[in-house]
Amino acid sequence: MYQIKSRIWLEGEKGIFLGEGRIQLLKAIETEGSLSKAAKSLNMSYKKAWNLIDAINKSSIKPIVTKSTGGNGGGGTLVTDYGKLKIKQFELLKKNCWEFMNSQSELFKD
Amino acid sequence: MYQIKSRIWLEGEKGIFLGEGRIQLLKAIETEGSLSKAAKSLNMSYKKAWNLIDAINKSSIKPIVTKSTGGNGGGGTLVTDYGKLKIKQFELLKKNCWEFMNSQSELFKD
DNA sequence: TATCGTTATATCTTTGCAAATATAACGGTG
DNA sequence: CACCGTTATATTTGCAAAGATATAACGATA
Repeated sequence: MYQIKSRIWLEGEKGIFLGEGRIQLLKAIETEGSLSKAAKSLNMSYKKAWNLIDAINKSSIKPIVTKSTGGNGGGGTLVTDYGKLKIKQFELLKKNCWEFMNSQSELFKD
Repeated sequence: MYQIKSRIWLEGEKGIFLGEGRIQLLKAIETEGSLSKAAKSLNMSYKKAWNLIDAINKSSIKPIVTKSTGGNGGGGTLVTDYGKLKIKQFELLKKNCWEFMNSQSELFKD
């Protein structure tokens, strides 16, 4: 009949912390090792990606990524252990939500 | 720590059917008896309200509202029994979701 | 110290959505 | 048949978010 859809995100005191788009970006950073490459792999402008990471860092209690500029290779961006933990937690939440929403669809059976 | 937030909506084959804003509008129509008054009570432009109702009707299987134009009082808009049922179902879903999200917040305790 | 690819930031342009405005059509009532 | 408040719809305006472009700063390495 009708399909239940949802979108989830986490908010801290200083605004939105993590959402689905930010998680996707963080995962791309994890595999690419740099913010610019991650943005490119997602067909996202570097500026937008930078803004997202900036917002994450400002709303997070601990650092989510470590950025280095200059040096051999130009630098890069790495996801911290804390960041990796948050990614795992968020994906587990998403999975649980998905299962919950499925269980709720019988509400609209008529 | 971080607060889990979510947004839920229902999709049919022809696009979005019901969301939180649309439910709010339908409830205002229920109490006001007209689309223009409902829009005014929500500080929403008539056009936006009309577009929402139009989208609801296009994506719904059965009529959600009945609209009459002209006549004494100018006409009005009424929510059908089917529409009232859907409102109830959606609000129950929302309540269940809220409880579920609360139960999930321990995922992020560290 | 020249090079390189990255992060960082400013500025301008575009574009898509929201809001505002205007006007027509409707039809029961007095 | 004039009036009224509603639904219905087109057009214009405004603005904020997104995108494009350009440029500076960084620092390990050779």
